[in-house]
Amino acid sequence: MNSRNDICEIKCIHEDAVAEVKNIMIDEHLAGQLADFFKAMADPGRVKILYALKNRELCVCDLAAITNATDSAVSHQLRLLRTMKLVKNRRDGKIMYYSLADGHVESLFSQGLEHLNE
Amino acid sequence: MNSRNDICEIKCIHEDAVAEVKNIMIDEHLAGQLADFFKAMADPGRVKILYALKNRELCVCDLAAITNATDSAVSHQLRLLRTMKLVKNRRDGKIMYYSLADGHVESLFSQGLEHLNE
DNA sequence: TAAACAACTGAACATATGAGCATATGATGA
DNA sequence: TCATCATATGCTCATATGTTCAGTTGTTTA
Repeated sequence: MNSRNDICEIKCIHEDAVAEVKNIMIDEHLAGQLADFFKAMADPGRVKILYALKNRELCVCDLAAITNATDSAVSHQLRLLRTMKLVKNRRDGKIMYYSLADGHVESLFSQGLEHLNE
Repeated sequence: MNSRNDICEIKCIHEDAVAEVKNIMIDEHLAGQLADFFKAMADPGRVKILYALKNRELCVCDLAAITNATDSAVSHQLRLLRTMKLVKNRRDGKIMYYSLADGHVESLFSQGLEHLNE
């Protein structure tokens, strides 16, 4: 009916605010990446794994014992954490040692815990 | 067969490490809360909502326009964010204005983005 | 008070996620 | 080289999650 392809502007109370914020909005793809990053820490099992690794390097089997989980479950979780580059691994013979990839987890955790105390 | 109820200790290479880390491990319940907190930011839609609110207070309808989502979808997401105390709301007539509940989201985001640039 | 509007809600549906199981890999030592 | 141990992986299933649709609530204004 209308030569322009913007469908409908009847709604949306604050067109100025919308325009302004749209201008400085986060990129669609980056938002997805950021979400995936938080998703990596959005599971009790993975939180426990990361928390344990804050202290020292540990192997799969140790992590399973510490977090009361199956070796398999821990291995699956570690794969995800590896993909998201939250942990790194090092092989020593049969044993695979995992540790935190960088310092971000620490600060993320303290931010999170701080938030919970409010 | 065995009077003690710890099933099996044949596995687990580093009993000392396990014991040590178990001692300082995060509480089970707290790990769940922390996971839930991160889960609140583990969705592209919610990331975009929070990112938009970093800049200024906005209403549901504005947020829908900015994030290219339905009013309903945004409303559902906002309920979750409200429950997790990441956003707060204020009513002005028919319109409900949302804003960030505290400064944690900002630092969380910068931590996350920093991690992605590596 | 009725219409219009902003926001919220519940149910239904499709998709994503995590755990378990069986099996595969990779490394060591007999 | 074979058996064993530490992990990793593929598949499957139950559950969780996010979106849509339809309808409701609460507020303003005609």
